[in-house]
Amino acid sequence: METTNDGQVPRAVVHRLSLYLRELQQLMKNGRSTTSSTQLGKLLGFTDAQVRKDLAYFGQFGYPGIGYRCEELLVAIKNILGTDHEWPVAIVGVGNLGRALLGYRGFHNQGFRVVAAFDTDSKKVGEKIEGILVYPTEQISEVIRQHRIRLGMIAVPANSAQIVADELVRSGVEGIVNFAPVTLAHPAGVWVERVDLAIELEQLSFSVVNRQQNT
Amino acid sequence: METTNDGQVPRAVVHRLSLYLRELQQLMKNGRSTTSSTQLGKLLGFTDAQVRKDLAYFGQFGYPGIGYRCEELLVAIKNILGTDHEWPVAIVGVGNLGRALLGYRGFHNQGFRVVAAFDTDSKKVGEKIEGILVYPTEQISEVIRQHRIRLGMIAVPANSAQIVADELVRSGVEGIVNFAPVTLAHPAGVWVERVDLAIELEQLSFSVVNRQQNT
DNA sequence: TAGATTGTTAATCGATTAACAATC
DNA sequence: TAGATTGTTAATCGATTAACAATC
Repeated sequence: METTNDGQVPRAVVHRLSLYLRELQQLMKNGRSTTSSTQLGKLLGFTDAQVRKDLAYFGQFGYPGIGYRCEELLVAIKNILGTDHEWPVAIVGVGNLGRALLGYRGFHNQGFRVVAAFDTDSKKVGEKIEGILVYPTEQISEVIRQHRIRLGMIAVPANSAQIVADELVRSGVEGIVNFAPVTLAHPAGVWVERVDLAIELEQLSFSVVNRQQNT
Repeated sequence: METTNDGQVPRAVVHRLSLYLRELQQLMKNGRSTTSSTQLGKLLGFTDAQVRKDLAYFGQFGYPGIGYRCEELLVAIKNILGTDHEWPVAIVGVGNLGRALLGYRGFHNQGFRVVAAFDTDSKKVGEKIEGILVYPTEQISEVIRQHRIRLGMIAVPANSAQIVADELVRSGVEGIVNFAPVTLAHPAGVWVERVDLAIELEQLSFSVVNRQQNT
């Protein structure tokens, strides 16, 4: 019996699911056809118990005495994460970072396709970058609906991020990756993942300065 | 009395410290001179108790009945994070993403300065991007030592990320932000922050598909 | 003063790990 | 068979929240 969590899967578990997926893809690339909770745990620095517990939230995927079939577990995880079919994605902000995201191969490998980009700069509007047309921000709603886009990425300056987020939400976007270093307000039913590049370095700075004994 | 953690500050706490710092910067930009655990909590979606508990790991920064002086708390957090002085940083890999990182203003704002870039591509070597010279990867060790660089960012393809990481570590780098979608092996005493852009989208995909009731 | 807010202790809640029967 | 490994329960560990005296 569960406690209070009530079928809610912890964020941390879902995040590790993505990591398991990456390791499985790697293992398969290396020609491995089966793996085990011990192996996955070793690769990622988790205990074997944690790997099994995480997977147990979603079902039974292994074979006692054998382990997990890579292909099978990989497909199962993609199903859980929802990346068994391709997601069209929009990018708002075609500066340095936005351009890099437009050209990032890793998205397509994992089931995401950037289909539209937006910018306020009239010099950029109309341009095709990596084969993707840049629309004016005024057309966000129209284009998002046309393409049935449910996921967006924000790569605009901090001071316009909230306005862009509001517009994306109004247009029906349900998930946002926010690269601007601000906290976005958003309604329930919309999810935001914040990626703050400077924070990553800050975390390292702290670790180095405070020389912790953990890895 | 502490339990077993023994003065070790949880990662999550340090991460929230960075978020408090961002909010303080924002508040000050808006002309606020004091704040409170309640206000910080509301802005970030935490409880007031959590804010106070987090700060308590590092000392006493507030005034009962008053709250926190923004400027003062900001300086204190920068001290804790180690960003009270500037850190020189290296970037390996000058593809789409590497270039974007070279031009990212957010680093300098937070106390980081990219001082060197590396790439294997002889067409890129010697080029100056955003005022930063691109060196051949063979010179990683030499340049890193010259500039006393302790933090690096890896923006190379997945299959060469480990080799680059090893070389950075050999050169004395103590902290790495890894943008390649692979798990890096590394010795204790070296810290790695993994940023996997596709994983961010995967997490959103999961949330949208599984329509959780939390925010 | 009354109201606001801190720092901190104790209580609660949740997540990780250990252990083991069942299975191949 | 003996060895390996799962899924799951119970025990442990750690993190969050509630509560409140002290303070301004």
